[in-house]
Amino acid sequence: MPELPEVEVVRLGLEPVIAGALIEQVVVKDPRSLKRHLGPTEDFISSLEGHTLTHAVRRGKFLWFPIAGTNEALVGHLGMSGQMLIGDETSDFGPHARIIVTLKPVRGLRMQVAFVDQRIFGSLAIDHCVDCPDGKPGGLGSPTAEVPKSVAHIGRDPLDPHCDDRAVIAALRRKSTGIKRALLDQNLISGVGNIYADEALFASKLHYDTPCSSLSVSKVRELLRTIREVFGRALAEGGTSFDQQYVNVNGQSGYFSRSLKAYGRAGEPCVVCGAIIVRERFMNRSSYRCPRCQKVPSTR
DNA sequence: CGTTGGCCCTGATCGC
DNA sequence: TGCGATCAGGGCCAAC
Repeated sequence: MPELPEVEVVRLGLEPVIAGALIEQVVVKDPRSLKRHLGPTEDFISSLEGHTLTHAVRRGKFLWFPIAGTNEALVGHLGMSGQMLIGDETSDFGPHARIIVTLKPVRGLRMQVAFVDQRIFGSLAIDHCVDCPDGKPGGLGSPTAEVPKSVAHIGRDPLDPHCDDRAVIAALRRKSTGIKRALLDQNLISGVGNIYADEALFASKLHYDTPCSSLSVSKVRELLRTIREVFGRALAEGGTSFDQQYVNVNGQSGYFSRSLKAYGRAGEPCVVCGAIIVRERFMNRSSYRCPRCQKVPSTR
C-alpha cells in the first residue's frame, strides 16, 4: 500500500538508473496497466522507444519521468499494489509484471525497469505537461515549473518545499467535511493515504470525523507537523510494508509497519494511555483510533 | 461549485 | 473439497 514515503523511496531508487537513460525496448504484457493512457498501446511504446528520460519527479503519490526533447512525460501511479522493480536482462519479475522497460546498455550492463502490479489499480501513461500556475517546480526532483496535465489537479505534498502551508491551512478550515476525508482528498494536500491519516490523527489526538471548520489554525498547523513527522520517520526507515505488497525498487521490503501506533492495532493497547484501540468503518475503509485519546467530536 | 457515495481490480482468507 | 462472500483502498466520476 504505497503512500507518499514509499513512493519517494521508489523515486530515489529510480532516479540514478533512469536519469539520462536511453530506452531500447518497451514490452506491454498487460494493456490493462495503461488504462489511464489516452490512445493506443502502440503510441505508448513509440513515445518511449529511442527516447531518453531526464528525471524522476514526484508529487504526492504520482511519479513522472520527462521525455527529453518533448513536452511529454511517462506518468505512473502505483495504486494499491504497484511496484517499480529494477533488474538486469536475467531478472524474472514474476507473474504480475505488466510492463517491462529495457534500457540501452551502460558500460555493458543492460538494465530493466518493471512495472509490477497485482491488483491493477496503478497505471502508466504518456501525458503532455502544462505550466504550474505558481511558477514553482512541478514536484520533488523537477528542474522546471511543469506538471503532467493529469497530475495538475493534485495538491503539493507536505514534503514539497514549495507547499504553501498558510494557504493549505486556510483552505482546510473552510471545508465542510470531516478531517480525515479532507486529508484523503489529494486536491488540497496530497500524499496522505489511509494508513498515515490514522497515524497523524492519532499523534494529533483528533477523531477522524472532527469537522474541519471546528479546528483552530494552530491545531491544523500541529496536524501538518505530525504528518511531516510520520512521513519523515517512514522515509528514514525506507517505507512501510504490508503482506509483501509493497517492495522498494531493489525488491526489499520497508519496515516502518513495525512502528505504526494506530493503524492495524485493533484490540491492542494505546501506546499513550493503554485504552484498547478500536477499528471502525469510515468511508468504506478501516479507521483505527484510541477511544480515549481521540474522542468523538461533540460539535458537528 | 463542493460534497458524497460507488466502482474498479485481484488474490488471500473465511464461513458454510 | 468447493465455492461464494468479504476485505484491502487510491483515484475517478456521476449524482446530489
